[in-house]
Amino acid sequence: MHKPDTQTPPGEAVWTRLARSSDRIRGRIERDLADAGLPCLQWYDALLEIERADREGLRQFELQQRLLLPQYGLSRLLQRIAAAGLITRTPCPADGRGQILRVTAQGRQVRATMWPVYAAAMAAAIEAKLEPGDAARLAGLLDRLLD
Amino acid sequence: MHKPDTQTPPGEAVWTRLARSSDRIRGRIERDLADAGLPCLQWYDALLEIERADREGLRQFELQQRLLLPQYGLSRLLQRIAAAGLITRTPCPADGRGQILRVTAQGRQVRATMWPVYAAAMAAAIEAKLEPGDAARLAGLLDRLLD
DNA sequence: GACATTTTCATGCAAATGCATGTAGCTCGG
DNA sequence: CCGAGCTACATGCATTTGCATGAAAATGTC
Repeated sequence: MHKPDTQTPPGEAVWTRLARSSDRIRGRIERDLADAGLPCLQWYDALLEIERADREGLRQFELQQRLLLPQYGLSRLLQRIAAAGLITRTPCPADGRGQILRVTAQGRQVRATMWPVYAAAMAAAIEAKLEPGDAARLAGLLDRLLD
Repeated sequence: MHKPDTQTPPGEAVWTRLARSSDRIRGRIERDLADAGLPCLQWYDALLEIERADREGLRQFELQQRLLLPQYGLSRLLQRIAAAGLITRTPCPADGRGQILRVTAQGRQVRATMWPVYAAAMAAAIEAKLEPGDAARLAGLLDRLLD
């Protein structure tokens, strides 16, 4: 039998655990990446999305919607990633304001190197703690939070 | 019937949803607080812990363990909160290196004002999306992630 | 087609963060 | 009691973020 939590409202109980667990897991992943001399999670997410759209190329505003970053944040993030030689930003022929994002070979390489480190950290932080069925249940409940 | 996710490993499915949902909820809470002209979540958490320990007072290193912040981050956070007049930092008689943190009346007042905004944001972001039983299940699963 | 509005992206400046290091007080072995 | 090492906290400096605003191209309106 679980002792039901009669003190705090259910939203608070969920939020505190959600905040702590996501902070901890994120910290673990970032630390493992840094220890391996690799870029941070943000870079990975950006590289992945750009790589996925590599046939047509990706516009900055499209990436912004997928990454859930503020516009100025993404603008500067891409400046840094481009400065590191992992992506290119070429002017968009169909829209003079815009740019087309593409991964470079080096960018592909770096993302591929990051993946096993990232995956191992996730496995250690999550799969090691939950039965597979619980992981699926947890993912399902989180989906409801996301609408 | 749910279609089981055969593509991505369970850890990844959990992590992406965990990251997105906690970012969204945090964003919602921070926005509501900012719209109400109130300090951010970090300040709330610090004020709450200090207020809880107000009989004996709280040392900085104790607060650090509870808030899960880097030492220098907390040092400067407390400088700002103290500059705003919400806490005091008095030298610790038992340990010349240390300081004792206490809330001021204004600090108490500010935290009390923040609470209903914070609680409403949590309720809107979480309780509105989940049945009470699901919230309890979600909290339980997250507890396992936290060891 | 001219003009106001909106969209797309960049940037100046202040605030916050990360990292390394500094400083002062404590602790403990001898 | 003294010196090595540790603990508690602060800070200089570079990087990153937030916020407001700017600039240039596109879109809509009349």
